[in-house]
Amino acid sequence: MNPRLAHLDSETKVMESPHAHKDELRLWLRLLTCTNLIEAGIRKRLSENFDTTLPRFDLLAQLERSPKGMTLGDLSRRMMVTNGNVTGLVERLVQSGHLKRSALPNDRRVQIVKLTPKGQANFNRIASAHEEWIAEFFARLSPKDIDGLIQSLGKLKDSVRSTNPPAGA
Amino acid sequence: MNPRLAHLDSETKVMESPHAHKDELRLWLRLLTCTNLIEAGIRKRLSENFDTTLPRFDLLAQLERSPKGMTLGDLSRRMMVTNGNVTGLVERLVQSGHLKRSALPNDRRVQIVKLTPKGQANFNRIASAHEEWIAEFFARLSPKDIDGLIQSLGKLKDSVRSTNPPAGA
DNA sequence: GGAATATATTTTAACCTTGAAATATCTCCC
DNA sequence: GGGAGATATTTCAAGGTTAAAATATATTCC
Repeated sequence: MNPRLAHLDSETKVMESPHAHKDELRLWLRLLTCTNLIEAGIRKRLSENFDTTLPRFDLLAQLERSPKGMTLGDLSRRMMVTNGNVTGLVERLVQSGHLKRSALPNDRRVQIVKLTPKGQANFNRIASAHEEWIAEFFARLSPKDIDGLIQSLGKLKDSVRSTNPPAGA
Repeated sequence: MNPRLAHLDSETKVMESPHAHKDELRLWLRLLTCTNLIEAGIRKRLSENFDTTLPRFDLLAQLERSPKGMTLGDLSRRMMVTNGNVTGLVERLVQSGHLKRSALPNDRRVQIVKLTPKGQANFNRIASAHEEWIAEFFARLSPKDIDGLIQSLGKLKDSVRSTNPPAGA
Protein backbone atom coordinates (compact mmCIF):
# COMPACT_ATOMS: atom_id res chain seq x y z
CA MET A 1 0.00 0.00 0.00
CA ASN A 2 1.10 3.50 -0.75
CA PRO A 3 3.05 4.72 2.29
CA ARG A 4 1.74 8.25 1.84
CA LEU A 5 -1.61 6.89 2.91
CA ALA A 6 -0.59 4.70 5.79
CA HIS A 7 -1.89 7.12 8.40
CA LEU A 8 -5.42 7.29 7.05
CA ASP A 9 -8.14 5.91 9.25
CA SER A 10 -11.06 3.77 8.18
CA GLU A 11 -13.34 6.68 7.45
CA THR A 12 -11.26 7.85 4.57
CA LYS A 13 -10.38 4.47 3.17
CA VAL A 14 -12.65 4.91 0.20
CA MET A 15 -10.28 7.56 -1.08
CA GLU A 16 -7.16 5.47 -0.80
CA SER A 17 -7.27 4.02 -4.27
CA PRO A 18 -6.22 6.11 -7.22
CA HIS A 19 -8.93 4.24 -9.19
CA ALA A 20 -11.74 5.06 -6.84
CA HIS A 21 -14.52 4.42 -9.37
CA LYS A 22 -16.77 6.68 -7.37
CA ASP A 23 -19.11 7.53 -10.23
CA GLU A 24 -19.73 3.91 -11.01
CA LEU A 25 -20.51 3.17 -7.40
CA ARG A 26 -22.84 6.12 -7.17
CA LEU A 27 -24.58 5.08 -10.35
CA TRP A 28 -24.99 1.53 -9.11
CA LEU A 29 -26.52 2.69 -5.84
CA ARG A 30 -28.90 4.97 -7.71
CA LEU A 31 -29.87 2.23 -10.13
CA LEU A 32 -30.54 -0.06 -7.20
CA THR A 33 -32.61 2.55 -5.40
CA CYS A 34 -34.77 3.22 -8.46
CA THR A 35 -35.37 -0.44 -9.14
CA ASN A 36 -36.13 -1.17 -5.50
CA LEU A 37 -38.55 1.72 -5.21
CA ILE A 38 -40.46 0.68 -8.32
CA GLU A 39 -40.40 -2.97 -7.41
CA ALA A 40 -41.66 -2.24 -3.90
CA GLY A 41 -44.46 -0.15 -5.41
CA ILE A 42 -45.47 -2.95 -7.71
CA ARG A 43 -45.36 -5.57 -4.96
CA LYS A 44 -47.48 -3.41 -2.72
CA ARG A 45 -50.08 -2.79 -5.42
CA LEU A 46 -50.15 -6.45 -6.46
CA SER A 47 -50.71 -7.47 -2.88
CA GLU A 48 -53.31 -4.83 -2.02
CA ASN A 49 -55.28 -4.79 -5.25
CA PHE A 50 -54.96 -8.35 -6.50
CA ASP A 51 -53.83 -10.41 -3.51
CA THR A 52 -50.88 -11.80 -5.45
CA THR A 53 -47.11 -11.49 -5.62
CA LEU A 54 -44.56 -10.35 -8.16
CA PRO A 55 -43.03 -13.81 -8.83
CA ARG A 56 -46.50 -15.22 -9.49
CA PHE A 57 -47.39 -12.38 -11.84
CA ASP A 58 -44.07 -12.80 -13.58
CA LEU A 59 -44.69 -16.50 -14.08
CA LEU A 60 -48.17 -15.89 -15.49
CA ALA A 61 -46.71 -13.27 -17.82
CA GLN A 62 -44.18 -15.72 -19.21
CA LEU A 63 -46.86 -18.31 -19.73
CA GLU A 64 -49.21 -15.87 -21.36
CA ARG A 65 -46.71 -15.40 -24.18
CA SER A 66 -46.69 -19.13 -24.88
CA PRO A 67 -50.28 -20.27 -25.38
CA LYS A 68 -49.05 -23.80 -26.04
CA GLY A 69 -47.58 -23.96 -22.55
CA MET A 70 -44.06 -24.21 -21.27
CA THR A 71 -42.00 -26.76 -19.40
CA LEU A 72 -40.72 -25.99 -15.94
CA GLY A 73 -37.23 -25.78 -17.38
CA ASP A 74 -38.34 -23.19 -19.95
CA LEU A 75 -39.92 -21.18 -17.17
CA SER A 76 -36.84 -21.44 -15.04
CA ARG A 77 -34.60 -20.19 -17.86
CA ARG A 78 -36.93 -17.40 -18.92
CA MET A 79 -37.45 -16.17 -15.39
CA MET A 80 -33.76 -16.54 -14.58
CA VAL A 81 -34.44 -18.41 -11.36
CA THR A 82 -33.62 -21.93 -10.21
CA ASN A 83 -35.65 -25.01 -11.05
CA GLY A 84 -36.56 -25.60 -7.44
CA ASN A 85 -37.97 -22.13 -7.24
CA VAL A 86 -40.26 -22.74 -10.20
CA THR A 87 -41.42 -26.03 -8.73
CA GLY A 88 -42.79 -24.22 -5.67
CA LEU A 89 -44.33 -21.33 -7.58
CA VAL A 90 -46.10 -23.64 -10.02
CA GLU A 91 -47.32 -25.81 -7.17
CA ARG A 92 -49.01 -22.84 -5.50
CA LEU A 93 -50.46 -21.53 -8.76
CA VAL A 94 -51.91 -24.95 -9.60
CA GLN A 95 -53.43 -25.09 -6.12
CA SER A 96 -55.10 -21.73 -6.65
CA GLY A 97 -56.46 -22.81 -10.03
CA HIS A 98 -54.46 -20.46 -12.24
CA LEU A 99 -52.38 -23.16 -13.91
CA LYS A 100 -52.83 -26.68 -15.11
CA ARG A 101 -50.16 -29.29 -15.67
CA SER A 102 -50.11 -31.85 -18.42
CA ALA A 103 -47.73 -34.58 -19.44
CA LEU A 104 -45.68 -34.70 -22.58
CA PRO A 105 -46.44 -38.06 -24.24
CA ASN A 106 -42.92 -38.72 -25.51
CA ASP A 107 -40.98 -37.79 -22.42
CA ARG A 108 -42.22 -38.65 -19.00
CA ARG A 109 -39.70 -36.42 -17.30
CA VAL A 110 -41.35 -33.29 -18.62
CA GLN A 111 -44.41 -31.39 -17.51
CA ILE A 112 -46.14 -28.77 -19.59
CA VAL A 113 -47.89 -26.02 -17.67
CA LYS A 114 -50.54 -23.76 -19.18
CA LEU A 115 -52.77 -20.96 -17.96
CA THR A 116 -56.30 -22.01 -17.08
CA PRO A 117 -59.11 -19.69 -18.24
CA LYS A 118 -59.16 -18.35 -14.69
CA GLY A 119 -55.43 -17.76 -14.83
CA GLN A 120 -55.72 -16.03 -18.20
CA ALA A 121 -58.57 -13.78 -17.07
CA ASN A 122 -56.74 -12.91 -13.90
CA PHE A 123 -53.57 -12.12 -15.74
CA ASN A 124 -55.39 -9.83 -18.15
CA ARG A 125 -56.81 -7.72 -15.36
CA ILE A 126 -53.52 -7.48 -13.51
CA ALA A 127 -51.43 -6.77 -16.61
CA SER A 128 -53.62 -3.86 -17.53
CA ALA A 129 -53.27 -2.27 -14.09
CA HIS A 130 -49.56 -3.07 -14.06
CA GLU A 131 -49.05 -1.14 -17.26
CA GLU A 132 -50.73 1.89 -15.74
CA TRP A 133 -48.61 1.71 -12.62
CA ILE A 134 -45.43 1.64 -14.67
CA ALA A 135 -46.54 4.62 -16.70
CA GLU A 136 -47.17 6.53 -13.47
CA PHE A 137 -43.74 5.72 -12.08
CA PHE A 138 -42.15 7.15 -15.22
CA ALA A 139 -44.57 10.04 -15.60
CA ARG A 140 -42.07 12.84 -14.92
CA LEU A 141 -39.62 11.63 -17.54
CA SER A 142 -39.75 13.09 -21.02
CA PRO A 143 -39.83 10.81 -24.07
CA LYS A 144 -36.23 11.89 -24.59
CA ASP A 145 -35.26 10.80 -21.08
CA ILE A 146 -36.97 7.48 -21.64
CA ASP A 147 -35.28 6.88 -24.93
CA GLY A 148 -31.91 7.85 -23.52
CA LEU A 149 -32.35 5.43 -20.65
CA ILE A 150 -33.37 2.60 -22.94
CA GLN A 151 -30.24 3.17 -25.01
CA SER A 152 -27.83 3.52 -22.10
CA LEU A 153 -29.27 0.57 -20.24
CA GLY A 154 -28.91 -1.49 -23.39
CA LYS A 155 -25.22 -0.69 -23.34
CA LEU A 156 -25.08 -1.48 -19.66
CA LYS A 157 -26.74 -4.83 -20.18
CA ASP A 158 -24.11 -5.76 -22.76
CA SER A 159 -21.35 -4.53 -20.49
CA VAL A 160 -22.56 -6.60 -17.55
CA ARG A 161 -23.10 -9.68 -19.68
CA SER A 162 -19.56 -9.41 -20.99
CA THR A 163 -18.22 -9.83 -17.44
CA ASN A 164 -20.41 -12.82 -16.74
CA PRO A 165 -20.05 -15.08 -19.73
CA PRO A 166 -22.94 -17.53 -20.06
CA ALA A 167 -22.04 -21.18 -19.67
CA GLY A 168 -20.82 -21.79 -23.21
CA ALA A 169 -18.61 -18.74 -23.77
CA MET B 1 -64.37 -1.83 -25.33
CA ASN B 2 -63.77 -0.54 -28.80
CA PRO B 3 -65.75 -2.75 -31.19
CA ARG B 4 -63.07 -2.40 -33.83
CA LEU B 5 -60.88 -4.50 -31.59
CA ALA B 6 -63.35 -7.13 -30.51
CA HIS B 7 -61.88 -9.77 -32.77
CA LEU B 8 -58.35 -9.52 -31.44
CA ASP B 9 -57.07 -12.53 -29.60
CA SER B 10 -55.09 -12.57 -26.41
CA GLU B 11 -51.75 -12.29 -28.10
CA THR B 12 -52.43 -8.83 -29.37
CA LYS B 13 -54.21 -7.50 -26.34
CA VAL B 14 -51.27 -5.40 -25.34
CA MET B 15 -52.05 -3.20 -28.31
CA GLU B 16 -55.70 -2.67 -27.47
CA SER B 17 -55.25 0.41 -25.38
CA PRO B 18 -54.67 3.72 -27.08
CA HIS B 19 -52.37 4.56 -24.16
CA ALA B 20 -50.20 1.51 -24.46
CA HIS B 21 -47.18 2.98 -22.66
CA LYS B 22 -44.99 0.50 -24.43
CA ASP B 23 -41.78 2.47 -24.05
CA GLU B 24 -42.21 2.79 -20.32
CA LEU B 25 -42.83 -0.93 -19.99
CA ARG B 26 -39.85 -1.73 -22.11
CA LEU B 27 -37.69 0.61 -20.08
CA TRP B 28 -38.87 -0.91 -16.82
CA LEU B 29 -38.07 -4.43 -18.00
CA ARG B 30 -34.64 -3.34 -19.12
CA LEU B 31 -33.98 -1.54 -15.85
CA LEU B 32 -35.01 -4.65 -13.97
CA THR B 33 -32.82 -6.88 -16.11
CA CYS B 34 -29.76 -4.70 -15.59
CA THR B 35 -30.25 -4.47 -11.84
CA ASN B 36 -30.89 -8.19 -11.53
CA LEU B 37 -27.83 -9.10 -13.58
CA ILE B 38 -25.58 -6.88 -11.53
CA GLU B 39 -27.11 -7.95 -8.25
CA ALA B 40 -26.78 -11.62 -9.15
CA GLY B 41 -23.15 -11.02 -10.07
CA ILE B 42 -22.49 -9.38 -6.73
CA ARG B 43 -24.26 -12.10 -4.77
CA LYS B 44 -22.32 -14.78 -6.58
CA ARG B 45 -18.99 -13.09 -5.95
CA LEU B 46 -19.80 -12.37 -2.31
CA SER B 47 -20.71 -15.99 -1.81
CA GLU B 48 -17.79 -17.51 -3.68
CA ASN B 49 -15.02 -15.15 -2.61
CA PHE B 50 -16.09 -14.12 0.87
CA ASP B 51 -18.68 -16.66 1.96
CA THR B 52 -21.18 -13.94 2.77
CA THR B 53 -24.42 -12.49 1.43
CA LEU B 54 -25.58 -9.15 0.07
CA PRO B 55 -27.86 -8.28 3.00
CA ARG B 56 -25.01 -8.92 5.44
CA PHE B 57 -22.61 -6.82 3.42
CA ASP B 58 -25.21 -4.09 3.17
CA LEU B 59 -25.70 -4.11 6.92
CA LEU B 60 -21.96 -3.93 7.57
CA ALA B 61 -21.72 -1.05 5.10
CA GLN B 62 -24.37 0.92 6.96
CA LEU B 63 -22.63 0.36 10.27
CA GLU B 64 -19.27 1.24 8.87
CA ARG B 65 -20.54 4.75 8.22
CA SER B 66 -21.55 5.14 11.85
CA PRO B 67 -18.56 4.33 14.04
CA LYS B 68 -20.61 5.11 17.12
CA GLY B 69 -23.01 2.32 16.24
CA MET B 70 -26.66 2.30 15.28
CA THR B 71 -29.88 1.04 16.78
CA LEU B 72 -31.81 -1.71 15.06
CA GLY B 73 -34.43 0.85 14.14
CA ASP B 74 -31.84 3.06 12.48
CA LEU B 75 -30.58 0.07 10.51
CA SER B 76 -34.07 -0.90 9.51
CA ARG B 77 -34.81 2.59 8.19
CA ARG B 78 -31.49 3.01 6.41
CA MET B 79 -31.68 -0.38 4.78
CA MET B 80 -35.36 0.07 3.95
CA VAL B 81 -36.33 -3.32 5.33
CA THR B 82 -38.56 -4.39 8.20
CA ASN B 83 -37.51 -4.52 11.83
CA GLY B 84 -37.95 -8.26 12.00
CA ASN B 85 -35.59 -8.67 9.10
CA VAL B 86 -32.87 -6.71 10.87
CA THR B 87 -33.35 -8.73 14.04
CA GLY B 88 -32.42 -11.93 12.20
CA LEU B 89 -29.53 -10.44 10.24
CA VAL B 90 -27.99 -8.92 13.35
CA GLU B 91 -28.44 -12.15 15.25
CA ARG B 92 -26.45 -14.07 12.63
CA LEU B 93 -23.76 -11.41 12.39
CA VAL B 94 -23.33 -11.36 16.16
CA GLN B 95 -23.04 -15.15 16.13
CA SER B 96 -20.29 -14.99 13.53
CA GLY B 97 -18.41 -12.36 15.52
CA HIS B 98 -18.77 -9.44 13.12
CA LEU B 99 -21.04 -7.36 15.34
CA LYS B 100 -21.41 -6.64 19.01
CA ARG B 101 -24.50 -5.41 20.80
CA SER B 102 -24.55 -2.99 23.68
CA ALA B 103 -27.28 -1.46 25.75
CA LEU B 104 -28.23 2.19 25.81
CA PRO B 105 -28.10 3.19 29.49
CA ASN B 106 -31.10 5.51 29.37
CA ASP B 107 -33.48 3.35 27.38
CA ARG B 108 -33.66 -0.34 27.96
CA ARG B 109 -35.72 -0.91 24.83
CA VAL B 110 -32.82 0.04 22.59
CA GLN B 111 -29.79 -1.90 21.45
CA ILE B 112 -26.76 -0.34 19.85
CA VAL B 113 -24.88 -2.53 17.42
CA LYS B 114 -21.30 -1.84 16.32
CA LEU B 115 -18.77 -3.53 14.12
CA THR B 116 -16.20 -5.62 15.95
CA PRO B 117 -12.58 -5.34 14.78
CA LYS B 118 -13.15 -8.57 12.90
CA GLY B 119 -16.27 -7.12 11.30
CA GLN B 120 -14.43 -3.95 10.33
CA ALA B 121 -11.49 -5.81 8.85
CA ASN B 122 -13.78 -8.11 6.96
CA PHE B 123 -15.82 -5.24 5.63
CA ASN B 124 -12.72 -3.44 4.41
CA ARG B 125 -11.59 -6.39 2.34
CA ILE B 126 -15.01 -6.97 0.85
CA ALA B 127 -15.73 -3.32 0.12
CA SER B 128 -12.55 -2.99 -1.85
CA ALA B 129 -13.35 -5.99 -4.02
CA HIS B 130 -16.95 -4.83 -4.37
CA GLU B 131 -15.83 -1.52 -5.80
CA GLU B 132 -13.75 -3.31 -8.41
CA TRP B 133 -16.65 -5.54 -9.39
CA ILE B 134 -18.92 -2.56 -9.91
CA ALA B 135 -16.33 -0.83 -12.06
CA GLU B 136 -16.08 -3.96 -14.21
CA PHE B 137 -19.82 -4.15 -14.70
CA PHE B 138 -19.85 -0.58 -15.99
CA ALA B 139 -16.60 -0.87 -17.93
CA ARG B 140 -18.10 -0.49 -21.40
CA LEU B 141 -19.92 2.72 -20.57
CA SER B 142 -18.28 6.04 -21.31
CA PRO B 143 -18.06 8.74 -18.64
CA LYS B 144 -20.77 10.52 -20.63
CA ASP B 145 -23.04 7.47 -20.48
CA ILE B 146 -22.46 7.22 -16.77
CA ASP B 147 -23.18 10.84 -16.15
CA GLY B 148 -26.30 10.70 -18.29
CA LEU B 149 -27.57 7.70 -16.37
CA ILE B 150 -26.92 9.34 -13.03
CA GLN B 151 -28.91 12.38 -14.15
CA SER B 152 -31.81 10.48 -15.66
CA LEU B 153 -32.06 8.05 -12.79
CA GLY B 154 -32.14 11.03 -10.44
CA LYS B 155 -35.21 12.27 -12.29
CA LEU B 156 -36.68 8.79 -12.20
CA LYS B 157 -36.17 8.53 -8.46
CA ASP B 158 -38.08 11.79 -7.95
CA SER B 159 -40.78 10.64 -10.31
CA VAL B 160 -41.28 7.35 -8.49
CA ARG B 161 -41.19 9.00 -5.06
CA SER B 162 -43.89 11.41 -6.16
CA THR B 163 -46.29 8.52 -6.75
CA ASN B 164 -45.53 6.90 -3.43
CA PRO B 165 -45.76 9.68 -0.88
CA PRO B 166 -43.90 8.82 2.34
CA ALA B 167 -46.02 8.38 5.45
CA GLY B 168 -46.37 12.03 6.37
CA ALA B 169 -47.24 13.52 2.97
C1' DG C 1 -29.82 -54.88 -24.35
C1' DG C 2 -27.21 -52.54 -20.94
C1' DA C 3 -23.93 -49.22 -18.98
C1' DA C 4 -22.67 -44.56 -18.99
C1' DT C 5 -24.10 -40.17 -19.49
C1' DA C 6 -27.31 -36.41 -19.96
C1' DT C 7 -31.59 -34.03 -18.94
C1' DA C 8 -35.96 -32.67 -16.20
C1' DT C 9 -37.73 -32.20 -12.00
C1' DT C 10 -38.18 -32.44 -6.91
C1' DT C 11 -36.42 -32.31 -2.38
C1' DT C 12 -33.86 -30.33 1.37
C1' DA C 13 -31.62 -27.04 4.41
C1' DA C 14 -30.53 -22.52 4.95
C1' DC C 15 -31.32 -17.87 4.47
C1' DC C 16 -33.96 -13.54 3.31
C1' DT C 17 -38.22 -11.01 3.53
C1' DT C 18 -42.66 -9.40 4.89
C1' DG C 19 -46.81 -7.98 7.74
C1' DA C 20 -49.01 -8.60 11.85
C1' DA C 21 -49.19 -9.74 16.58
C1' DA C 22 -46.82 -9.85 20.92
C1' DT C 23 -43.46 -7.90 24.48
C1' DA C 24 -41.03 -4.64 26.80
C1' DT C 25 -40.12 -0.15 27.95
C1' DC C 26 -40.67 4.73 27.95
C1' DT C 27 -43.13 9.34 28.07
C1' DC C 28 -46.84 12.23 29.01
C1' DC C 29 -50.42 13.85 31.54
C1' DC C 30 -53.45 13.93 35.38
C1' DG D 1 -47.70 7.32 41.02
C1' DG D 2 -50.46 5.36 37.61
C1' DG D 3 -52.86 4.83 33.26
C1' DA D 4 -52.84 5.87 28.16
C1' DG D 5 -50.47 5.98 24.36
C1' DA D 6 -46.00 5.90 21.89
C1' DT D 7 -41.75 3.57 20.59
C1' DA D 8 -38.18 -0.37 20.07
C1' DT D 9 -37.69 -4.89 19.35
C1' DT D 10 -38.88 -9.79 18.83
C1' DT D 11 -41.72 -13.51 17.39
C1' DC D 12 -44.48 -15.92 14.10
C1' DA D 13 -46.37 -17.79 9.85
C1' DA D 14 -46.02 -17.64 5.13
C1' DG D 15 -43.70 -17.27 1.06
C1' DG D 16 -39.52 -16.53 -2.17
C1' DT D 17 -34.79 -17.83 -3.20
C1' DT D 18 -30.63 -20.52 -3.70
C1' DA D 19 -27.21 -24.49 -4.20
C1' DA D 20 -26.67 -29.10 -3.80
C1' DA D 21 -28.28 -33.73 -3.48
C1' DA D 22 -31.68 -37.00 -4.89
C1' DT D 23 -34.91 -39.07 -8.18
C1' DA D 24 -36.72 -40.32 -12.55
C1' DT D 25 -36.41 -40.79 -17.24
C1' DA D 26 -34.00 -40.45 -21.93
C1' DT D 27 -30.26 -40.95 -25.03
C1' DT D 28 -26.01 -42.70 -26.73
C1' DC D 29 -22.81 -45.89 -27.65
C1' DC D 30 -20.92 -50.27 -27.48
